[in-house]
Amino acid sequence: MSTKKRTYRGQSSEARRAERRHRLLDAGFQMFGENGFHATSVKQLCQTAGLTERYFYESFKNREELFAACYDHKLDDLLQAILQSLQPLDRPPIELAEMGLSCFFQALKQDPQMARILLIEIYGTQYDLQRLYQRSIGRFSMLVQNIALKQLPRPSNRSFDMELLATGLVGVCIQMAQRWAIEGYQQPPERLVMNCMLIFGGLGDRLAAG
Amino acid sequence: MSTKKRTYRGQSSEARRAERRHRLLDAGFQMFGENGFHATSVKQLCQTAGLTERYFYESFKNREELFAACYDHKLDDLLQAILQSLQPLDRPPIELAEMGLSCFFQALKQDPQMARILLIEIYGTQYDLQRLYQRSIGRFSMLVQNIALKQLPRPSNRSFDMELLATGLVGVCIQMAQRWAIEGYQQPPERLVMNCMLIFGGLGDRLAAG
DNA sequence: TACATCTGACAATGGTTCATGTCAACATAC
DNA sequence: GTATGTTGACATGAACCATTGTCAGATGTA
Repeated sequence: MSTKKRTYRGQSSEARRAERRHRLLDAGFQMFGENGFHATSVKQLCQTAGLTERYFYESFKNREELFAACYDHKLDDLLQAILQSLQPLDRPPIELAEMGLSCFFQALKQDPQMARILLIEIYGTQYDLQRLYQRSIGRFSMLVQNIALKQLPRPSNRSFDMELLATGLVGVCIQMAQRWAIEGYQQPPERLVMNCMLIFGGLGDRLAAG
Repeated sequence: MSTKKRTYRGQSSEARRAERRHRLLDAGFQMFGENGFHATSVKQLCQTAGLTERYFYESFKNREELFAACYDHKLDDLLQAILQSLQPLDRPPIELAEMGLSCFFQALKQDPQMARILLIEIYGTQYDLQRLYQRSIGRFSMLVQNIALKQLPRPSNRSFDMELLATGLVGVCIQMAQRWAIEGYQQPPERLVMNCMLIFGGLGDRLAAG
């Protein structure tokens, strides 16, 4: 029971453990991103990671937990990339929106595994839908609200629902991105950005008009 | 081997077979729509249908095929309801769009099982993505193109992509509907319609302008 | 070197599901 | 009534998977 820790291959116990976890995450990106969640078993993940099943359960309770970790990583990556693309932040909202959208589509194209995990596979897990929603759409929706819709005059008509509108705009991006991914990223990202902006801008005009 | 067919309980062989298939479909609507695809086994489906597993494989190759049949049924129902709501067809597009959207959201609220199957569970099946796309988003996208975007002047700028824009508008509806369903249909449908129309109308203005 | 810890390969267990098969009881036609 | 098609209950077996356990050998420590 007195499992003392010690270095092994020049690494501390924590470092070894962290590296195993990292390798499992990488295996998750690869397998989930290429074959999908349901086509990937724990055994396959371990084989890809070069580990035994025993070490899988050292870091994750089950397959879904690993997927959730992969999902969160990729979502953070994407959101951070978008945020960084929004420099300088004091530009007009219309330009910020275009910059953010451009980053969004290019990031998905550059990392198709991420695209599949974020856009498609997430729907396949049995994970609680509330959490899914909060994790992804909600965060994007907040981003859209803060950047694209914030600086508009508060509309008089109280039926306008900024959260709902932001959700709708996120839906535009996701739906276009899904279609784009399914068709193999054939169109240039600028084309997607341009057509997104048509919808974003149209809504902006409407809101500005009252 | 000479399996002759004959009436049984006053029904022909085909009628009995069709009824069994129908009961399995109903069981699918219920189980898939309430518990989800992955939480539903063939055995459970058969129990709900009041049939034995043997008869499951009489009508469907596997669980996914039954799900696909359920999905197609519900999708047809929804599209047909929307089409019927668009009478008379010679109204201005803006009104047609509103009528169609209103029908869309109300239909989802009235049949939450359908909503779950069409909006959520479909992503959980391992079904080929191309087919999924063609089955649902593509058909809705065509509808949007034909009704809402058709009568607008052909825009001069050739970067405008009507298919892409229609896909984006479908994304608005789906994303809003998903959120609405997850939150338990709390908001009145009119509110969703109104905010959808804000986006639809804004795009319409943009296209008309240029 | 001697000993404790760590690792990887693999076995074992227990569970689930799909898909097919068996067979006695039932309904119908003749 | 009898033969035959039909049905439902249940059995069967194969396959797969998650999860835990075992153990010999590798690696570090003293």
